[in-house]
Amino acid sequence: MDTDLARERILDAAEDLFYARGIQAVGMDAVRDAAGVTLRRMYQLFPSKGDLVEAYLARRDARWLDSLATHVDTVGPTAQARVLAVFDWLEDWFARPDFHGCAFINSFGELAGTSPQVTAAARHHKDAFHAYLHQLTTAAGATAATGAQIALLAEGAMTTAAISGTPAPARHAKAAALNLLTLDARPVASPA
Amino acid sequence: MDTDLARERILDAAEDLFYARGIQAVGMDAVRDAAGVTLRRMYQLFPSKGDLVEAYLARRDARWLDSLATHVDTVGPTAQARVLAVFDWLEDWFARPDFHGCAFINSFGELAGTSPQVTAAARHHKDAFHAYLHQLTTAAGATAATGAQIALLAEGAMTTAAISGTPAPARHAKAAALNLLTLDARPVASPA
DNA sequence: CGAAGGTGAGAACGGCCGTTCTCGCCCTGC
DNA sequence: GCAGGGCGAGAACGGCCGTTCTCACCTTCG
Repeated sequence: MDTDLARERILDAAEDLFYARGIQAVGMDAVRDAAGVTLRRMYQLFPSKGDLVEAYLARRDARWLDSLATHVDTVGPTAQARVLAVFDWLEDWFARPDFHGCAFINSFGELAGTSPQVTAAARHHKDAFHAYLHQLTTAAGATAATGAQIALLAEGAMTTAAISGTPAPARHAKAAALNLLTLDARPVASPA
Repeated sequence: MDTDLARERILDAAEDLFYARGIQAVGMDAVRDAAGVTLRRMYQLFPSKGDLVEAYLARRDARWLDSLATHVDTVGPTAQARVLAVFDWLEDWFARPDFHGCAFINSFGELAGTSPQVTAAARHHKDAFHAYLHQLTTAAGATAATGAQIALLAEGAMTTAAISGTPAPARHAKAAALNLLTLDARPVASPA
């Protein structure tokens, strides 16, 4: 089998399993079975489980942000609509049957106490996501503070959707984001 | 040693270790060493590690909410101030050197895929927290939707503070919560 | 005093997991 | 045709972990 193909099948299997069951709960044997490659091959491509975990997180980070940006681009150039589109995309994600929360929040919760690499991967992913949101909100005329607040709404929606098991938090977050954006563009009336 | 005292020492040790390093990363031997009791005694009081984990989460849930409510009560009866006090309390928590995120989000991320008990504990804790926030926000004249939005801000602040390692998200969340509350009480001016 | 049951300390057991090794096979290059 | 090196499949190894057992001791009650 081609090396690149093996690599991809291993990462596909690792992502499915790590995301669904947690990293520590999945043994290398389970990844091997799901990937259909030999253990020897896996250790040639990923010398340790930690390397596989890092590759899993790195690929998921890139794909997740790409998918989000692609969706945002489908709504056109209107800046406020682009911000709100983030929450529609989140709602679609939350409603998927295999949704299990944010992989980075999950692996941070599982391994931050023991793995600096996982901690760094989570931080990197969230930094990138927040930077992207900052860019979208700034384009919509919001302040940096509003951008940070909208990021908190998105993060809160992820954990609440995961734990509650419903996609509704995405809509609540979207409504709140709209309010915050509107406030920025159009301050409240002064007291009567 | 008294049974109640042993129970408490075991739970104290378990909480310190599980919260700091994650549940799966901490063996029963480590809890025994930290608690200063014998393994036999631990298994008399908690017949399995799963029982210990459940007891850890149950006690933390109760204490966490009690601590929050106690703080909120110190600010007096003004409804809006009581809502905002939640975020001050969160900021204090985030700034503590041993802060490591929300124990329930962490254990959910670590064990939701394999333990229905942990999933239920996380859901129960978040339901209780959101119900408390709903009560506070309703008292401040906000709609249920605004209450849910403020809950998302609090959740987002927890994960963002944990991963970024700074308490700043509490202040951003507080500012956003104030905006949302104000908006509820005093709608934006209609378009010119 | 003596039997009995509980306790402390730690060893032991069974199983799992990350990692490496063995062995037989195939495929390549002369 | 044949030596040799890489590959697939799975066994093996070392270590860890949850749980239970052993055994000597101590206490307690008749």
